[in-house]
Amino acid sequence: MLTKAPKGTKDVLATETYKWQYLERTFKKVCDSFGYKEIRTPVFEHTELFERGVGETTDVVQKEMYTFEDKAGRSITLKPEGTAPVVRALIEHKLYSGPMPLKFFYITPCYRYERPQAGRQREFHQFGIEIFGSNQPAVDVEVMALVYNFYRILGVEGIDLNINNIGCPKCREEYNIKLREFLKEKLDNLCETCKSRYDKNPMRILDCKNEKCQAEIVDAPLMINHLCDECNEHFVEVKKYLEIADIEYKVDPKIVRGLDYYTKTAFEFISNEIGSQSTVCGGGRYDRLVEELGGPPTPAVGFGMGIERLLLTLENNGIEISKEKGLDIFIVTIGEKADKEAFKILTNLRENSISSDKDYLGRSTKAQFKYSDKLDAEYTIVIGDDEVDKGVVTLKNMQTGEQQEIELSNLIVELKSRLRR
RNA sequence: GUGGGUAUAGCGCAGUUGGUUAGCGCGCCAGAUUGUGGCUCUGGAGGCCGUGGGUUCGAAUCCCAUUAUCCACCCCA
Repeated sequence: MLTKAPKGTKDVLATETYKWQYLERTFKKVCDSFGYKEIRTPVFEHTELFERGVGETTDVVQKEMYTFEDKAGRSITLKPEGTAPVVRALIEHKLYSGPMPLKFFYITPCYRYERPQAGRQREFHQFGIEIFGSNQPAVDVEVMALVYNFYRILGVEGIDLNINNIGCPKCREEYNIKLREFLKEKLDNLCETCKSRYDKNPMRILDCKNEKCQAEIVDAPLMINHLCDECNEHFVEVKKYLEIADIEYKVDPKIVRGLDYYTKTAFEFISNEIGSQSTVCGGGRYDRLVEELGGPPTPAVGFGMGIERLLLTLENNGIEISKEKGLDIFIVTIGEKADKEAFKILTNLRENSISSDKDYLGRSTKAQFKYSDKLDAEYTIVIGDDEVDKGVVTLKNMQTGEQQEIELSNLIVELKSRLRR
């Protein structure tokens, strides 16, 4: 146990951090091109924030949160998602009194107590964005367009966009009544989980993967056919903007987001090649959340994207992220005097931002060269008694094998003109 | 929370119907005439066969339990 990472967590080792760094870099670039600024919120929040924000009846809140008491008896929860904390920060710092709309992106770990499986961990990471202050349909599409662009730049293919409109509190309430009427007599034929959904959130029944349930509900009324005028018009406009942006999509009337705060537009980006956890990105509009948490009425749209799932998608696309370049210089030393000299040179190189290293194990010349090769050094410097006496170093290009003596006093200037980068 | 699979060296695997000192590839270390890497060759280190019990003259191999891990349900990113 002592030497085992907790269930559902993973180390990102030095051999793969470059992939994460590349994704983060690229995501930031895309967000920048859309005018989104980074926001960072704490890893933990008051439990109440998620209970109120995500919804008391949701699975996330009811059984998946990492909740504990701190030493002063406050109930604290590790963030299970990224949106509620951003909304909290918006309200706390009265950011809504600044220029609207407000656009934020974040990169954050999230925590949910679940059984791990392919594409699902207890600690996972999300990219996300939120835009506050506009109820225009174009904003919904801008959010989707950002995701679309991100995938395009990464070269990811085979991801489908599914959209839906899940109504606003007004029309959803009316719809739920109709839906319950329809389901009432079929209730006995539904699976246990669906029965429990009947009171809580009947829309979820439409999303059930159980074949029997699916057969029962083929003729069930759909939310998109019972939208109020406002929601309906919003949906029509969203579709228009998607066409303008030239983004392919499919309407999936069965999409139901599992977090309570969503209204109107809901969308999912799906990859069919990474296992059963196929939602690579999910998001939508949440016009009521800011007000719900005590802020002024503020419409909003956002998404969350699982980084681990994105990585799986890249792998399945056969996309190789190019590795970091190796070391600039490795110094091979022969003898005690040379070793001291090398340490001095090393200091100098590093002051000049030339990445460099030397042997610290007292190895043979040959072994030092091997190590230099492993580190993918561009040049290897050799220093022995000869060099120390003459005040030079031997510089070897590891690709061509050529080597020559360089005056110690010219070393930095020489290297700066030779090093690739 | 429910179901199924797997557990042998740092990593990836083999291990025949239970039978002697548990193997292979990669990696690691060292050498192939002593100040030069990549290729090749040679040698070496490294395993309580996940853990605990049981069956047996004998268990990596069969049985039970336990833990870990993977996959699926559920849920979601």
